[in-house]
Amino acid sequence: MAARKRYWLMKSEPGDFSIDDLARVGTEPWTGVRNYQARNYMRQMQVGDGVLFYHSNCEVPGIYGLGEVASAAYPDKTQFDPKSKYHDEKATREQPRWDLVDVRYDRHLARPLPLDEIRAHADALGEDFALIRKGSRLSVLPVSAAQWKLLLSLEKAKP
DNA sequence: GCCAACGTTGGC
DNA sequence: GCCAACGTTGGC
Repeated sequence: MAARKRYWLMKSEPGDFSIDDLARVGTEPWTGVRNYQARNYMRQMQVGDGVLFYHSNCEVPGIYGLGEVASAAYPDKTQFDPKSKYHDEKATREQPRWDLVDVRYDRHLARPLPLDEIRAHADALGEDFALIRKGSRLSVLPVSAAQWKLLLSLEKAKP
């Protein structure tokens, strides 16, 4: 029996990998997460979970599109590759440290949802929303069904 | 187990 | 490019 669908937000630097890139390739292994909390969230993911695709470190940070979790967590092979910038010398194939999931493209948002605007709804989103929690730098974080609904309702609202 | 030093994230 | 906040490392 499948667990209830859950929701997540995943950050990427668009210069590195953007929602347009995801649209082009269709499905992408989410390589390079080297933070234990973010990894642990990916381990909780199930195929079919919803993903908010967030652009960080760019001119207008915000949510740009939607994706879907396309695999259960499995070892990130870049950790074993000495030539990769994500190489982790302490990881072995017998004892991998880093897992990832595949993310499948769903769609672009009708308009990007800038961080500024998301922050304007901080009260409704609640304090457990890690994206706008002070000092939080998590690159993979959970989103509640209510938060998901609220954020997507903004897509159709006037900026 | 403490904590200073260092590296990284990411908004601005 | 700056810098605040955070996570990790490693000496002790």
